[in-house]
Amino acid sequence: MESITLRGKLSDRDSWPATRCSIGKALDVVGTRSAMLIMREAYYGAHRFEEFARRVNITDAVAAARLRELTEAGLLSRSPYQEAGQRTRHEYHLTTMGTDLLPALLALMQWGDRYLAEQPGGPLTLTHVDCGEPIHVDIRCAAGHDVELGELGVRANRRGRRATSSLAPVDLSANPRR
Amino acid sequence: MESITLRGKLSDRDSWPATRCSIGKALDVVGTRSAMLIMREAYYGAHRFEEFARRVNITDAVAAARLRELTEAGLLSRSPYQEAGQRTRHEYHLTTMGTDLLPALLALMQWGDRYLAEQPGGPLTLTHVDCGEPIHVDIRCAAGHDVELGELGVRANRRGRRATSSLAPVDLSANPRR
DNA sequence: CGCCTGGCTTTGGTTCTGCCAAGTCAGCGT
DNA sequence: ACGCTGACTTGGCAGAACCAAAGCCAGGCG
Repeated sequence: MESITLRGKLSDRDSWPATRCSIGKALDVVGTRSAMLIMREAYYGAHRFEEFARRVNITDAVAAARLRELTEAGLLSRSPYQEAGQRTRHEYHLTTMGTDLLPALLALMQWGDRYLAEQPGGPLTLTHVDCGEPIHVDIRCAAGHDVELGELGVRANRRGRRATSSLAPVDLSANPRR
Repeated sequence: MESITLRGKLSDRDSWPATRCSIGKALDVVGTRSAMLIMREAYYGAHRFEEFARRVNITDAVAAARLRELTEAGLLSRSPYQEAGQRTRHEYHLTTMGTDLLPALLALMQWGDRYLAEQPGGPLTLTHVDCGEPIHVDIRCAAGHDVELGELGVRANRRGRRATSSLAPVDLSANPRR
């Protein structure tokens, strides 16, 4: 009827509890709205406490809490700086761990642009700075093939052995909405 | 010092409030943990109420609420089915809107696999079913170039006119963590 | 008809996330 | 010495998200 279904050894979905799932773990770290939006502002170049609080439109208390958590989790680093005639303060910079989360936010933005935006394409277009063309997130395999959403397989890495399965392609044409 | 900063006309970040931001809008729809995890199970082939509730490990009440919301938002469709000797029930299937969110979850999973998993590579590996190679999420432009995280530009689509800017590449080698 | 089952809904309570307002604290400028 | 400012912290509270347990209801089966 629609898109993707598990097949093969892993089709007994109940045999592999999702407690170790990386999606769940990622959500433990950046699962709140304010954490995601603070990361967004970090990509847009925010560094200082006041910038984050104002641009994300959250209170000092929330900004302080999220910045501390994100720093502890390793997505941001905190380093002192001093402007002329000002006392020492701290600024927050993306670590590589934080930078590597960017594709997730871009994928979310791409999806929002497509389905939720007032204007087609969304309010902002990200481009490849070398050639000016708009960018998009997509999926490829290590061999370099483009992977359609219906061509995904799964392999479980149980400690030691391995089980393989597939996300079988099914009819993507039907059931566009209702 | 680290990775990415806004440059150009948009560097005055305060001039374009983020209220229309597609990331924010996407989070309004799938911003809760349970919504994300229900989508995960939908990709793994769950269709029925009880499957979602059990596999996501949430209560009936939450499952019912999220399934209703996701259906209303258009990510899932609800259709009747009947098994032999059973009464009519409803099952939930991914719409194309729901399917198109998959890259966002994959990006989150890829990040979690890299930074948060107990075992390297995470508990699950997704593969290209045609060739068996592991898949990854990445960014390309419409011209087909691979786009590194430091090569991103931004263009604001204000209603009518356009302003352009760039996310300037800066030294990704420094500041890996602290 | 009356029981049982699965899909929901309701009720009541806890935790999390956020707001607002007030307080602290370091250090620069006067 | 004093005040001011920016970066937090603290306290009190509303609302969302969740859980556990109980109730409800349609309909197939005895």
